[in-house]
Amino acid sequence: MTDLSKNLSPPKSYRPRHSDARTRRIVDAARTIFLESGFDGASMDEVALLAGVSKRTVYNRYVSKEELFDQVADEATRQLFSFTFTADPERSVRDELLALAMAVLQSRLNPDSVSLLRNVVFRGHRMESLSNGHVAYAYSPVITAISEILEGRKFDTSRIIDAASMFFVLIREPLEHKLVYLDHNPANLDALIVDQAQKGVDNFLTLFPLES
Amino acid sequence: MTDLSKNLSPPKSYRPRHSDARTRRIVDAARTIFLESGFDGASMDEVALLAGVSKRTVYNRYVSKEELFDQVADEATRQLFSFTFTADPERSVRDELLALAMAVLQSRLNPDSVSLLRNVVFRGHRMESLSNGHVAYAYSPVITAISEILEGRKFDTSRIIDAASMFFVLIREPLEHKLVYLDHNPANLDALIVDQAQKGVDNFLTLFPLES
DNA sequence: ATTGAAGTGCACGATACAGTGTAGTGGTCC
DNA sequence: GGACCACTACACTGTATCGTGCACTTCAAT
Repeated sequence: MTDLSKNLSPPKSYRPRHSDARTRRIVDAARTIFLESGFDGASMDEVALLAGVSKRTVYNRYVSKEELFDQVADEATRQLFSFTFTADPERSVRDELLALAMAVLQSRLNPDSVSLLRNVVFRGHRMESLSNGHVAYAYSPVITAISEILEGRKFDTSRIIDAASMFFVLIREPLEHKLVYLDHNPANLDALIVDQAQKGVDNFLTLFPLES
Repeated sequence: MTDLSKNLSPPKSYRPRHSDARTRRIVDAARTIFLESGFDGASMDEVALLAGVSKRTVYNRYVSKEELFDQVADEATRQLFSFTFTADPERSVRDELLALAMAVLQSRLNPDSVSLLRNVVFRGHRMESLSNGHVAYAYSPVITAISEILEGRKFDTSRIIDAASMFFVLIREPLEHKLVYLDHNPANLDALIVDQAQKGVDNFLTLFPLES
């Protein structure tokens, strides 16, 4: 690294070398187009056009299409799959699990997230950052959250990992399978999510019975 | 349609207009390349080269890349996802379900099938034949087979569809999730399949208890 | 006002690839 | 031997698209 600015320059107030607003528009446009058309189907001219920016400007921020895709995928993974869940010891286990399931499904099964999932599936084995990001921002946080709920309820610790990953499966499937594979694009997605969350939690509690 | 041959020609024994062997080589080569690189990543020159055939010959059989892909996808879906399962009333329910689970997983989770799954996921919503084929040759047969097993065992008929689709989920996940999303390409795939099948059946029998 | 970097517009090089046209070859049936 | 047809080899058209080069403009800081 030849970071001259740190050693030589006095701490002048530099004006930002690149407009943040423009970068934002570029990444947003790229997300729209990548999620719509996939990596191969997207064109950089299209991205620049939608961003309202010259193609040169795009290439001044991102060295290549791949790098732009990486940036988009990373950011989209964090945002789309993120959910907020705060444990509440007052609630019953069932209500806790249900709240978590709803939070997870609402973030994961909206149309943009499903598009992202498709891209992860298709490019994941050729673009390591994709699958890594998926694990880090989509998979692990859910497993962690479930584990926390279970730990508070005198659950056999040796089975927590198994139970958590089973919970993840049960709340997603079979609805996610339908959305990802068949693109049913149902009008009543919200209702389907509620239904899936409830059934998933019911099934989970049958497989891993616990009181309270 | 100007189908003159039907009206004018006597039923001579026509020699086949195209060599079947060549067609086979073309489709086989196309399958290899499509499954390896996806639709966009594959090139027709590459296909012709691998098939040991001139590109013109490819285009004499298939009008377009899309049509060739359709043919490949259809055939691959039938072959890769096909499994044989014959009910045996002598066996316990558990053994029946286990045999079915093993048959399904062995056909569905080998590397070629997983590649095909990725293509179905990625192109399914833009290529109707893909998702239709997936339902017809991968999804429905499994549901049918499970239903048959359950029907023979005084199972509450109103719950059969739910139970069957749950069985499908439980025997696949979470192993399929790992293979499709993360491409772990594990060395011991066979062992993982056995394990997954057993756990899946156990879970299913816990959710839907039935004797014998 | 001057300066310098960010940004634009646009042409351009390079490449890849779908799909076609065609002259010629070789095998098969009559 | 002639007609026919699948097949090949290969040049070629057309187009899409990544990425670059460059002259020119805009605009904020000094």
